[in-house]
Amino acid sequence: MNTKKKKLLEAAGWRVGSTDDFLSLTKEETAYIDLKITLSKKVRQCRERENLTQTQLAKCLKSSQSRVAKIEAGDPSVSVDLLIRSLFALGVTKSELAKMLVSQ
Amino acid sequence: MNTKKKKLLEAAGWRVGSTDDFLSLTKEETAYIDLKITLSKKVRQCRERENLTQTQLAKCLKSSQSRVAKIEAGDPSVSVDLLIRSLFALGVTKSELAKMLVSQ
DNA sequence: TTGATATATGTCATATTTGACATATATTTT
DNA sequence: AAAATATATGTCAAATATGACATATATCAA
Repeated sequence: MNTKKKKLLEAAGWRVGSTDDFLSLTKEETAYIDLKITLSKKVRQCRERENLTQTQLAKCLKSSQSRVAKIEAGDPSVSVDLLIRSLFALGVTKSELAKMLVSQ
Repeated sequence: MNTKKKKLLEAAGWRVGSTDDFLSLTKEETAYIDLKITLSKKVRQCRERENLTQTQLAKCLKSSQSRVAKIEAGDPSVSVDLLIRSLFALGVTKSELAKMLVSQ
């Protein structure tokens, strides 16, 4: 829903930094986008920590390298489901996931 | 993916209680289902705390009463995306969400 | 530089998720 | 009890997410 706004937000520059009150997003929309950005960054962090290539992670996920690239780019076509399943595939636990949400 | 296993797990009785190591689910699958169950319970909790009916919450979400029922039932057709957006719609913050993941 | 390997981006057919509807069943109120 | 209200369940067309592919662009070693 409202992918246009998300696409705008995810345009260059808005991947980093905060996304507070922009383009008249509601609080929920902001929280949701913020969450996706947080999780996508964590996927990259975890993958690099494990010294895996995108292709290798894709294999674990039964997905493709291009989708992993999109996961890490916070692409609007990527669901929170896939982000979280990626983290679980990288060995992240529920409590570690919880910590990820609050760390910066 | 693998909705059959999920459906089985979500059959009567498995909504409550733990879901450890059952039906040869991988760790990731278990963690994912466990997360969904946790979140669905929290949606109901939060909605009731706010004294909203499913119909009222549905309106906030621009969804329908029947979908809210499914959200709270942990129905396999409900994504983590929708669960989390429901919580945000109920005013839950990112850090509160984090706490929800660890509280039992 | 060249070749090799890794990551990014665009597209698309298929799969999954969605709101909506009908309707069944609880639960509460009178 | 009946009526009113709330929740549950099944179905389905439309919307969205997905893996896969082609290919562009980095990054790095020789």
